[in-house]
Amino acid sequence: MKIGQLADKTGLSIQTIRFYERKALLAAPERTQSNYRSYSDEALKQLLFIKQCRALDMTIEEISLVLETRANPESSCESVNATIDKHIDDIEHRISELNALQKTLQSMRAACDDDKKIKECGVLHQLDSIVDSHCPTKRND
Amino acid sequence: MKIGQLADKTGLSIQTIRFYERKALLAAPERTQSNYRSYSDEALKQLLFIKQCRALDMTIEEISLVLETRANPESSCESVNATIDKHIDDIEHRISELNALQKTLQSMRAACDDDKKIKECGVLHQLDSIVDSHCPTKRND
DNA sequence: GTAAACTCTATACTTGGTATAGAGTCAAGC
DNA sequence: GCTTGACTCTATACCAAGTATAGAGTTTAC
Repeated sequence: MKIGQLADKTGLSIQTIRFYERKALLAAPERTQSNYRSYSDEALKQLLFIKQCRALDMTIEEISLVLETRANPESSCESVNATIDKHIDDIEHRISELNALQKTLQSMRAACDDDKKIKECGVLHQLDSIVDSHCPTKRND
Repeated sequence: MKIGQLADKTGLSIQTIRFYERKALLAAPERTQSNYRSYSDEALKQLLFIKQCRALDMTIEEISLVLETRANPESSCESVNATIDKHIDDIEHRISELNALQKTLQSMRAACDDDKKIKECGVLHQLDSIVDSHCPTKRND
């Protein structure tokens, strides 16, 4: 299978497949006489696995670790679980950050409506007041 | 005020301040005879405003737009509000993506515990089964 | 006078790709 | 046999939002 077919089957772009090869997520495939990459069904499976992990928002480094561990069927799956646990924690953390942000933005937005001029803009006033509170009082120098 | 002092007062790194100047968020300041940047209190305020916007996770492009609009006190603040609205929408969207992700990860994680070997790993099995369902049946060729 | 601390520019690196240029290869049609 | 279009190759540059470095010049403190 050539790279274009593999791209069609996986839904990944050709460049992305080559990118994963450079990142060593995907083993460098055989080449034809004309130096074209020639893939097996194994490569297809591997790519779909990677795609699935990316859909879970795992980083390439995390995926790399999981793939490496997976290659050794007798080893403990502790590190895979730890990767997922850490990932869950990271997302948890990010969600609560975004929730706090959302609250701030919404209350800021509530302070203004579209018919105002810039100098009266409630959103900008809120931003400014936060700045002023951090800003040292002006000195005459 | 030199760049180091400005960095201290804003809590931004020196590189970040120079980066914002390159991105035209911050006007290029006066220079001393020895070519050092020399900042006014206005620059400090501007940077704190930018920092606040970044804390709201606005992109540099969004901040750029807001700053540009802000410079014209008689214009309508509609575009500022629109920027915030779009930003709120984006975050909303991201939050629900992450929530869905979190659910998937948690149910995946629930399928395994740490005492298993890789070949028995519930997490990996779940990942594999998703892959298999997308993978064409093997042909002998 | 010298050493430490500061600043300058320019450049490379990060992540997860995407987009391009310029060259080579392959299959079909004439 | 030759051209045309589709495909592939490598290498390089680009995106956001910075961070990190090298190598040079400047200022400050002792």
